[in-house]
Amino acid sequence: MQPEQRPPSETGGESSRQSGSRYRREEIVRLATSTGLASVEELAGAFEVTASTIRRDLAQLTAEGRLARTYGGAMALLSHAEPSLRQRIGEAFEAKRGIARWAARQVVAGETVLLDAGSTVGALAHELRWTSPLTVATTGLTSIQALADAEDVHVECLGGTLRHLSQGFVGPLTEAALERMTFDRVFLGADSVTADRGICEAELEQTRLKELMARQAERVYVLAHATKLGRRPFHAWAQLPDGWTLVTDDGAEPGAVAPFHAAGVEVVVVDAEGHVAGPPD
Amino acid sequence: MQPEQRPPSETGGESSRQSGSRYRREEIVRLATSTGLASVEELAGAFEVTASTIRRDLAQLTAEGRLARTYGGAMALLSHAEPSLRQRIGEAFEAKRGIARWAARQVVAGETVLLDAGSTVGALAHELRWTSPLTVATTGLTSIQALADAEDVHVECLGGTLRHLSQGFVGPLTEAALERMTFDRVFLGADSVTADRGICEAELEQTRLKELMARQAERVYVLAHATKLGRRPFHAWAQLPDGWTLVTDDGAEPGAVAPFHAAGVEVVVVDAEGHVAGPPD
DNA sequence: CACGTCATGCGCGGAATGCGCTAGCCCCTT
DNA sequence: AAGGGGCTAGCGCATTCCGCGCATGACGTG
Repeated sequence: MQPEQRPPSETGGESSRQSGSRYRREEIVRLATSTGLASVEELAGAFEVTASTIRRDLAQLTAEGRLARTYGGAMALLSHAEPSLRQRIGEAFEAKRGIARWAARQVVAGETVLLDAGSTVGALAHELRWTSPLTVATTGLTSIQALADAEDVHVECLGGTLRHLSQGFVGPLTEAALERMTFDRVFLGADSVTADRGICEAELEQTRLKELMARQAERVYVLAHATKLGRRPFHAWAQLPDGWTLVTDDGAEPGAVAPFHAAGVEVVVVDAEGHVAGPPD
Repeated sequence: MQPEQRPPSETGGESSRQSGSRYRREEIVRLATSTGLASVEELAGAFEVTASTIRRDLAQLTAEGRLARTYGGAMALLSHAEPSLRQRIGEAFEAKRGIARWAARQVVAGETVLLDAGSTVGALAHELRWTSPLTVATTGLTSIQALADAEDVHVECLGGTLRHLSQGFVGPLTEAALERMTFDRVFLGADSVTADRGICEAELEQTRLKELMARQAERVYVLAHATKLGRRPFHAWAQLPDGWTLVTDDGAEPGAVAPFHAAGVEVVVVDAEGHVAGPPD
């Protein structure tokens, strides 16, 4: 069934496939950081795989923020990459920035806002650098880094146990700090969000925290780019109070947005510039 | 092209076309270094020129070694220096690393340690990446960043109000969190330290916090490189409990170290490698 | 006034990329 | 033990990006 003109390149059967790819990606990072620059062709030859495979590796490593993509290959981002840089390299950057820009415009100078962890909310923090006076409380390391040198913004870190994966804080310390504060607005991120059940996360600890965050604020926004809508990847859910607002990007299918409208959720669809793009409501 | 010493004259009125392109290239470098990454499309839109022109600019800037080319744009090749913080990391770097290495060797796997804010303690956090299992609680953003991707280290952030200057957390939230925990060791930084009065800082809020930190730990270390010893730049002081240890570098004058010996403080002088260098005690 | 220089815009060919599809292997379930 | 799900690798195609050459317009100079 397959064309047999397949090049007879003596690829041989690699004994273990999964660990092979994992090892290869580590090696790619190592090579790139030591030589500074590595080409796709070079890497394909060195590991005896096709260029497509290398490109997939580079795409993933780039999304993880461990490499920077160049035209014919990849380069190491020097030592400790700037948070803003890693952020921009990450996936769906345009959509996230658009969402962040719209969200930033909702914040009125003088307010106190609460920011969740996550890259989209981190982008919002970056936009809020120019809003002052402003008090920002957050459970996300990304947001703190974005505002670390914004002299005019008052930053409160809620503390807690650092989740390395999401770069956010959770746990009793976070909840105890939250219970002592209320906010004008809260901006929540999500691994996934549905109209009926709300926010879906990997751990119950995260969903409990998000529910608490939502309770402490007057207005609740969920920032989720298009691919986050309607999926059910995990089994921990955070129910949201009535009257919350979903902010997503114009890559969202109408069919993905409709259930939220039907459920009475205010939905805002924005383009990459942060302007409302969808049907007015 | 040959570089000429054309005065900046950035009066804004670029009536001449050459200075216009020159100005645009400078702006591209500035944008790229401040935001980390800039896309061709973005730049073309921002300057209202076509993508071709931007590509020509990027090609030249790349050839000059001022930018690095990426797939859809360009990135800064050196991480942009945060004026205040980078500088503090930069100065006396060797000494601080030596102090940090010695301090890291005092920590036993399985312990719970408390890290203060400050660049020296931040260097310690970096060294502790390889010590596990380990629980690290900290009031310093630098330490959190150093351990943000250290999967094997349990990180607790104490939270609080961010002081932009020192990149540390202070205030009621921090103190409330501290009161609920104790530690095997605490590593304190200092703007200055003297034998009689202890740690000197700019704000009473900081000294009160450091006193509290010292009370919560079995063993107290103060990490201060040579130029920090004996000065009295401010008027807020944190008194230290008996039995604390001063760790400094071999740039310290004997006369600067003597008062600490006389006051019964244990003094450790280390070289740039983190080995005890001074007179054995 | 004529000419050279420089920068910009536009179109083209070539290369690299991303995506969808298919096939093979591992592991878990039934 | 057989089957199915998940993951990975290879391949072809549409898209995007890049570099180059050419034409045009503006400025400075002789």
